[in-house]
Amino acid sequence: MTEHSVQLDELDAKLIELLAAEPRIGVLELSRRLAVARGTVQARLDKLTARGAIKGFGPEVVPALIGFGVMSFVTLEISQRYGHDAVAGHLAEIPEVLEAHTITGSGDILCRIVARSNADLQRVIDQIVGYEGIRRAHTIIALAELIPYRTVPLTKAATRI
Amino acid sequence: MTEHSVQLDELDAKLIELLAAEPRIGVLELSRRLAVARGTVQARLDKLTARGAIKGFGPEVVPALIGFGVMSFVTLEISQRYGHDAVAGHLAEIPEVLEAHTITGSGDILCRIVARSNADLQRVIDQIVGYEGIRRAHTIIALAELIPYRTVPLTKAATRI
DNA sequence: CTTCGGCTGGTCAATCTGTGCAATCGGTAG
DNA sequence: CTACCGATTGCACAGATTGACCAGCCGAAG
Repeated sequence: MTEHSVQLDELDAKLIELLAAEPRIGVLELSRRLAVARGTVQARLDKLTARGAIKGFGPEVVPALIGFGVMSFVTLEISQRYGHDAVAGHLAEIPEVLEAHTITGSGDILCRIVARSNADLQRVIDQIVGYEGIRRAHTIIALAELIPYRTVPLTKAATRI
Repeated sequence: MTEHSVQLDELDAKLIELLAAEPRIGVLELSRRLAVARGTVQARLDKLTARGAIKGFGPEVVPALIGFGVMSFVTLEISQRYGHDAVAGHLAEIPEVLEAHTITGSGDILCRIVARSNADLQRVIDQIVGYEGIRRAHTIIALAELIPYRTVPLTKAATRI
């Protein structure tokens, strides 16, 4: 377990912030904007990615713009004798399931699901509950995105020691 | 809806998949792996980003590894006379709020919140409900991440017409 | 005082990028 | 059938960037 969290300093935060704003700029340009040596930027980025604090620089696909305009959160209640892992394996096979977590409270698993339409969402949910390990699904549809997923404010907050 | 979604073809999907696997490779390397001309890759990427299907290539920060090991989903019930926007503005000021959506069902807003610990989560929630427009918060803590956020399977599914 | 790790500023060859261009291909409209 | 259109290809160029080095500087720790 790499539960060792990294303590970010101000340079790290600015680095991430700049990179988030203009992801395609290179190490050299970053060093210029931050007024530090290029090697320093490289070293910091290497450290952050090596320790896992930065998972990657993958393309952020917007599901709504590739045909999946409906987003929902679905809470699942599972049969205890089927493990979480078995259910997770089933969910992983469904591309519309973007993420899944085990949770506290009334429900066992919370997952994020997208679909092409409300009717299509029904199809996806049917596919999910078709698995015998899942007893019941409770669906919440997201109407509007008030705050899109973000982490920049968090990185700034993380530097206050 | 108003936003016409982009219909991905197989090349787009492979492009995204490759880029997701090795985000730091350049256009030239992509063109070699996909056995197409460099200009084609550039044109495809430009098109995808221009139409918004790819939001960006920002660094994916893992909150758990910069000190925020607790993740939770919080459902908010708001006073009707305060608009969603006012509440959204309040939430946006709290760095631990990673995203927020208006939702159907019993609750008005669902947001994703991280914190340094369970005690720290209490502090964040207090900060949230301290705003008068918010009447009540219902908190669900995520225990384990069964499926980390992903979109690659979705892009593949999006190509099947 | 000495060692150590991090940062700086510089060099080098190799590679990649942005940008044009003409030619080719496939499908479509007339 | 033929002309046209967008997409793709292959190629070229100058300029920028990268990865790899290295010597020197500095503050903190021993």
